[in-house]
Amino acid sequence: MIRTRIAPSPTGKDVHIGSVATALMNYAWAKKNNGKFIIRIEDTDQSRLVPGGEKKMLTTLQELGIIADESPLIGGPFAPYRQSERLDIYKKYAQELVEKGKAYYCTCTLERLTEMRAKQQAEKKVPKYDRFCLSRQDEVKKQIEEGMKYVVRLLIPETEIVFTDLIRGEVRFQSSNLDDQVLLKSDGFPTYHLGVVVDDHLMEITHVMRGEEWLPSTPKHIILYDAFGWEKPFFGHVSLLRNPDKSKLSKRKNPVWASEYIEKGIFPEALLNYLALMGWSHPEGKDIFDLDEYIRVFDIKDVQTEKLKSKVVEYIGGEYNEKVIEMTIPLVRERMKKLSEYIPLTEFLFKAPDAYEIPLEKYKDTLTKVIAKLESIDAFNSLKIGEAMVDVAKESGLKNSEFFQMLRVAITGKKISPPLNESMEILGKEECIKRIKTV
RNA sequence: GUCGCUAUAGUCUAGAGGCCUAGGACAACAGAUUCUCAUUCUGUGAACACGGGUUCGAAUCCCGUUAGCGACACCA
Repeated sequence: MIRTRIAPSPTGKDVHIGSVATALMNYAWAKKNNGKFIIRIEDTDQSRLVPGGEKKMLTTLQELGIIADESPLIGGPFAPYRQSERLDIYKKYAQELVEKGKAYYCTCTLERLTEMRAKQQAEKKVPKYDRFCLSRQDEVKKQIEEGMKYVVRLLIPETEIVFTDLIRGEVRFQSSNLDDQVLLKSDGFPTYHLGVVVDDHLMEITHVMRGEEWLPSTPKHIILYDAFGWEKPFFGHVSLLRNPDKSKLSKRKNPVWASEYIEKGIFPEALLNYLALMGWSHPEGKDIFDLDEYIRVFDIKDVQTEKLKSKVVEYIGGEYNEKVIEMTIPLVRERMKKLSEYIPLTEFLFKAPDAYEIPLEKYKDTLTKVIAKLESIDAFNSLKIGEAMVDVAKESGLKNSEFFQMLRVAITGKKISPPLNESMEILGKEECIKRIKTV
């Protein structure tokens, strides 16, 4: 059984758009294989918690159509799905590691650590814990019994770590470059590294697909799996979303929260479609497809490395108007790329123009003829209006393009609008005449 | 600084040694259609970062350079 997951931290006001992208991929892979998709909340950093962030992130994901099989909201066989509620578990496993000699206690103060690192940096060495406490474990244990704050550190063995990344292929790391990572913090919370490994194992996760920022810490995770004697999941690291200039996606340059895109009028379907295309391409080269189709054709092997550097603000676009939404006003459907454009495009239907994009003074006579003609129309529909207006255009001696532009501005105020005849039909005879008279 | 990942047009990408004088989509541009814009149709320009190898043959494999990104916390 394939089991995938996303493990976001509620450290922002909503889901990060990048998390949506990896969530989508994990979701698709699970669904494609009749597996399960899990959402686990990694809220182990008490200081960075944003109130309401978790709830918002969960509901946004749901609104987007990425539905978890197990999550803090709906529970599941491996509950709880919130790390802050699993503290005893991590503590137990950290202790187990210490007993096995794979980890050790450390009572070094933050001051000592920063001092140590500063010194190492000055000497141009890799900043690493100097294992001061490792050689004095008895003493450390005594300090702990006396109530001193402590952390548990992973004892990094001397090896080469080799693993095959689902997306990048074989990756090698020398453990000599790795720090004796803190596993259990002095506040009793686990660090990310202990938390993910323990939970992914306990929750029987088979495929860990996450952002590439985790690639450098994967060797630590592998060492942890080995220390516990656990079977490792498959790892896959996808590239990060970037700004158009390839810089890191930042709040300054782009919206980073998923709901901001929805609020801007992007259809959820379009957002997912767009995100799916980041770093992956449809085997048939298609650009427009829905979630079901994505799930059907998705394959990890088609995910590309380092290809997610796209601009995030413009989208797959107009196709969705026709495919996704039944617009109330068919006139504007093809003219809209985003839902938010609906109002500007149709505003004139509800409100007479208060300004004209081109001066209309010289057309007064022609407009008078238009009024007369409009009044004579019995069935006020677009077809009749069109015919009548072409007549007026001829009589007035104006070119069609000039005449219709003039009339369009008189009615809508704008040079660009939905089809004029249909718009006039919707407005009705009286309103049209009224608008022309007030020019 | 150290370690790691990556490098095809303006953008997103196809490409797993010969099928590539590199394909598609979006954007751009030109033309046709249209009462405006849009739509639709037709066409055009546009890329394998650089330098070395390996090979009969390299966008594809190897090495180096350059560039971008990531990671080096009791953050995730």
